[in-house]
Amino acid sequence: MDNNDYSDELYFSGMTEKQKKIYESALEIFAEKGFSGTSTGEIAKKAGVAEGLIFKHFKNKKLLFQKIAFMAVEKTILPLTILRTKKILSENYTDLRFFLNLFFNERLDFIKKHRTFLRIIIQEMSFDAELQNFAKKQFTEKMFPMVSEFIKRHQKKGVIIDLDPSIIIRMVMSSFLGYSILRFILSSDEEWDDDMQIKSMIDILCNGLIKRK
Amino acid sequence: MDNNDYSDELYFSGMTEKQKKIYESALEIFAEKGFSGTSTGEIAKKAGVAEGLIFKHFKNKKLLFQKIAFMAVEKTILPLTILRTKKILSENYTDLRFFLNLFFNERLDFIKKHRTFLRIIIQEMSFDAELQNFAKKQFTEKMFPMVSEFIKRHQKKGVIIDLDPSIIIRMVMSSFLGYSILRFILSSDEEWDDDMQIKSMIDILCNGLIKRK
Amino acid sequence: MDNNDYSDELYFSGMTEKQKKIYESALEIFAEKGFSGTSTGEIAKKAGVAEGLIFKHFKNKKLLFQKIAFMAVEKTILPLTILRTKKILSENYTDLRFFLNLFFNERLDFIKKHRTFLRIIIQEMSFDAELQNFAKKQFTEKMFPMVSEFIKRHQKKGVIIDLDPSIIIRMVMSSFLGYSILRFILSSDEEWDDDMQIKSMIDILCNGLIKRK
Amino acid sequence: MDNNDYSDELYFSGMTEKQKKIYESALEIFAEKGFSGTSTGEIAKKAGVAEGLIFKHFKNKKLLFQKIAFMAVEKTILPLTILRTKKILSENYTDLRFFLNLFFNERLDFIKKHRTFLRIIIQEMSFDAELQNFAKKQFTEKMFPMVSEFIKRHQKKGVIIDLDPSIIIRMVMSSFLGYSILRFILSSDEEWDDDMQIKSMIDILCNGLIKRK
DNA sequence: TATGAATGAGCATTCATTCAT
DNA sequence: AATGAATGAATGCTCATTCAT
Repeated sequence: MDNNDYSDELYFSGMTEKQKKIYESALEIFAEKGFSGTSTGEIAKKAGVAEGLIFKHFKNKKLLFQKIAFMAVEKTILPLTILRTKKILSENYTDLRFFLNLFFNERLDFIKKHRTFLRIIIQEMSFDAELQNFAKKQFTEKMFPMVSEFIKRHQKKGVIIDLDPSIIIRMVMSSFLGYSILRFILSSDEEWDDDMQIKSMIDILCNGLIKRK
Repeated sequence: MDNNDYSDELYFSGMTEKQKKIYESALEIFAEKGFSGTSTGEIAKKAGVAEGLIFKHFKNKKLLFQKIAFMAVEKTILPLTILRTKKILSENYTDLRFFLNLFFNERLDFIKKHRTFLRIIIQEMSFDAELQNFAKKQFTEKMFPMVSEFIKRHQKKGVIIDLDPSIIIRMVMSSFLGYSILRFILSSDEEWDDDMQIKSMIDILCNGLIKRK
Repeated sequence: MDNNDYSDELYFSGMTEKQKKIYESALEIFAEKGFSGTSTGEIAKKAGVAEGLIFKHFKNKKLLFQKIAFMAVEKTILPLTILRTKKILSENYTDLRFFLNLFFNERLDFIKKHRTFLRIIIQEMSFDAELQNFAKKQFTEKMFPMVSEFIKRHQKKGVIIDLDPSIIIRMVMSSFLGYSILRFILSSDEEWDDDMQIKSMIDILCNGLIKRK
Repeated sequence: MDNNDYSDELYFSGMTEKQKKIYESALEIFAEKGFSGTSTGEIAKKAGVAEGLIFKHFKNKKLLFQKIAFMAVEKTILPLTILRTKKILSENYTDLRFFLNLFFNERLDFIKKHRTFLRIIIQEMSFDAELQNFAKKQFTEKMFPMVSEFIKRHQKKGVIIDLDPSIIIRMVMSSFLGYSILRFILSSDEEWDDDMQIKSMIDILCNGLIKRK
């Protein structure tokens, strides 16, 4: 994973040079080949360390993978998503369409950048209840209240239809998740007009969510 | 995968008793543990046959898996989906809301029934371009024209907004796919009020897709 | 092995069509890949029969191979060699150089034709004492007396030096065997001027074996 | 292969104790049973190591065999042959008969000592072009010039007949190779009077190669 | 901290052979 | 005579993990 939009140093504090190398190499190979498709030997080779060192530092392969997955979710995916969301929502002039537009485009860029790794995260999540719960908890505690409050505010203004915010959020998330999966995981290398597609999707969503007079 | 709603005999014609046993055992274990989590030894044991027989009949593990995945997509998932869709669309009184309602509910039941296996189909698809293309082709050739025509008919009647049918279809599919993934793959055993959720989702979609006077 | 210079029917008498097919296919594949490099499955496939049939007819793989090796030695290599030798020796005007010339050239042609198979025979012989003894016995009983008598006759005439005929025979055979091995087994596809080489070899041998006045 | 006449340490430098054990065990079993007749399990058992270690050190069975074969040819067979040949040829009083006598006897002793292993080297060579070329190259570059020069020297003195040295060398080698094969590979445990046989063979060769006045 | 030799269980796959039909 | 399904032992090889240094 590249580090254009966040600083790595934070998460690597306390790691030796070699430990970092292991972490980074493992991240790349896991992303490309999945958990069971990756061997510790390959990781060690890529990292330029002795295979035994992996086990000194990360106990075993599963834990290495989980540490990477958790750290990716905890330190990168969620904070960035939350941070950006907070920023977008904090603007006074932000309405639903504006929010969805920025959110979808930004998150899609993020997915574009990290897609191989995200694929692994999703797959791992579908087997790993702990990672699931962690992500859900983070979302529920940090993302949900923020967005929910935004929706409620606009509902009070009579702009958004009167549905339970959680339902609206789930609808928006579902659309985005489904779109991303069709877009990236299934149709990996398609020519695809994202701008138009997202605009249409948002049009329909806004059409469905915004109150008429 | 159970066989409540279709007949197995067709696909198993020409298979020995033991061959069928291998197929079925493999299906179950693959569904539970994924491709690389499953060993041929385990399959053989469950099927009650010598391990070598697997290779006599299916050449190798990958081909066994692919045969199962393809047959599931080709003989079960797609035909049933297409058949049901055709039936729903053929009714004269069918409008968008009615269609979405039946479609979402039925397909969700289908997913409920076969969820473990579908999970590995999706995962496999994300790595296997051949399976991907096969599914895309089937969809494009068999599902798309049918639904597209339905949409166009209703657009002519002035009921559905004037967007390219392919965009409308993708929007609907994305919502359903995203919902299903949140519902089953991530939140595997949640208490979850499907009826209400689906109803809301359809409300929003219809709101967004149906023309106002 | 082709059958330009002998008739197959003799050895195949009593064999069914499929049995013959197995025999021929096995011969070819053994010749190409050696004993343990050849699988009964491959033989069956090439012969166009069920694998089980091989074992009905030839009991097991080892016996199939041995039958082929023995039959090749017994029915083809030795009879032909003996027949040709007898014919060459029977001519009144035959002297040592003439004999060596015809013998070396003819046997070399034979080797050229059957080289892959002969390779197997030699390899098998080095492990299979029974085949060894069989070949030695055949040679001692049928080839040796004939050639020995020819040598003795010429020694009496004062043409060939007075060494035990068995030693002379062994010298000649060694030269030919060594030459053939260098020629075919090691230098498989070399450009190589056989006529000149053989002529030189015979020159030296005759030089060494023919008495001077 | 025993190590009476050369020092092992040189070739085993950098090898672990266990690695050496694998090498030695493999050498013995390969020599006895040939390449495909030998299993890695058997090697590991004899060497007293875990089977996996073989693959850590030698990558795979084929490479293990080749390393042994190459090392045998490169470090043992050729150097010894070349060394002895050089020594014999360097003596001023050396004539053809003297050279052949020492060479044949010494090389025959060498073959006697290592015959099981040499058998598989020859057999492997007939399938393995790389090993073939390696041996040929070594011979052409190191043995041939030395002997060729010796022959030319004696030809100038008018002692050896005027044939292309390469032909003379091939004749001598063929005789020796053919003799060795008849002697050891085919007639494995015969009573056999080597001294007399070799003397006769050399007599005939010298007779054929030495010029008369 | 770091190495790399060593382990041993596990894996997919092959193969000669048997047997019911 | 012929088939081909079925066997089960064996094989080469991989891999996560341990341990002495």
